[in-house]
Amino acid sequence: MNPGISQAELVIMKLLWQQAPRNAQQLYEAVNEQARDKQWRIATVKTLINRLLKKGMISYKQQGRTYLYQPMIDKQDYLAEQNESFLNDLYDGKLTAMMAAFTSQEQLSTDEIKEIKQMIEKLEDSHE
Amino acid sequence: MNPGISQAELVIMKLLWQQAPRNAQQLYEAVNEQARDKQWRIATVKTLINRLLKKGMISYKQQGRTYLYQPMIDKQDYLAEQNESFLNDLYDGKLTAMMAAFTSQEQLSTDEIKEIKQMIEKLEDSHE
DNA sequence: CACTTACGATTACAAATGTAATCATAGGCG
DNA sequence: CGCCTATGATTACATTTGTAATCGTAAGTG
Repeated sequence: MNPGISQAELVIMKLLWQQAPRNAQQLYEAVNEQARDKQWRIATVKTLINRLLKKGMISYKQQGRTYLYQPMIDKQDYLAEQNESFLNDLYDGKLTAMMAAFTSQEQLSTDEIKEIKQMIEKLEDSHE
Repeated sequence: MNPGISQAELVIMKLLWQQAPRNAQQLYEAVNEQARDKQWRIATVKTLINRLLKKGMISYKQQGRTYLYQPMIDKQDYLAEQNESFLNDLYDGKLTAMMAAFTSQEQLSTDEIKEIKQMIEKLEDSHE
């Protein structure tokens, strides 16, 4: 029903969530600076910007002869939705199964493990 | 580069991971039995099957006049890849950030919390 | 043996996506 | 004041995806 944000569009959104407002040129530079492999032409960046505008994901305000863009949707909200879909699609909504997969799959430092443990313990407390 | 498995195709893959081999008719019935909202025509199921075949995600063996399909890729492997992309795309690879989001977002029963805690403790042990 | 059927194979077609190039136009430069 | 130029707008186009319908054929039915 709603087209949502595509992978390529997400790159732009993430930059805007990180810092906004920015204009097309700045976004173009930012994309190519994080230059791992992704090298988009300015035209491509503008297409993505326009699609995001059309989808209502970002808005702009005019600044002189250029536009400054900013996110219209909240990053946390977006992440929450994606989390939900991911969990449901791949793990039938079973968080413990997902957790198990991730923890066995990723390398965790002692500190990270401790951090997660504290998170769980806090949950445990507030839960009861 | 590699098209990967689309959302719709994933439904078929999941059924085959659950139980294989199955023929098109059985898959068709299985899809429509889990009938939440998804009601595909047999033609649609066959299209998805053919795309998965073309992508090398499944194979078939002939049984009389029909084909029996089975997964060619391992579920665990697939999940591991998806986990990785999800974590990188949405949380810059930071598992603790992702964990925090999920644990605060989902309702967890006391038992589930306990289960996760044990998981972490086991990690803690084996880690050092 | 002609006829219906049940399958896989082929074809269809709009929307979304990746990746741009080209157009039109308002401003600055000479 | 005419011309280049930067910028948003429009157009392009191949692939992928969702969602099927139709075709061709082998197998069972009368």
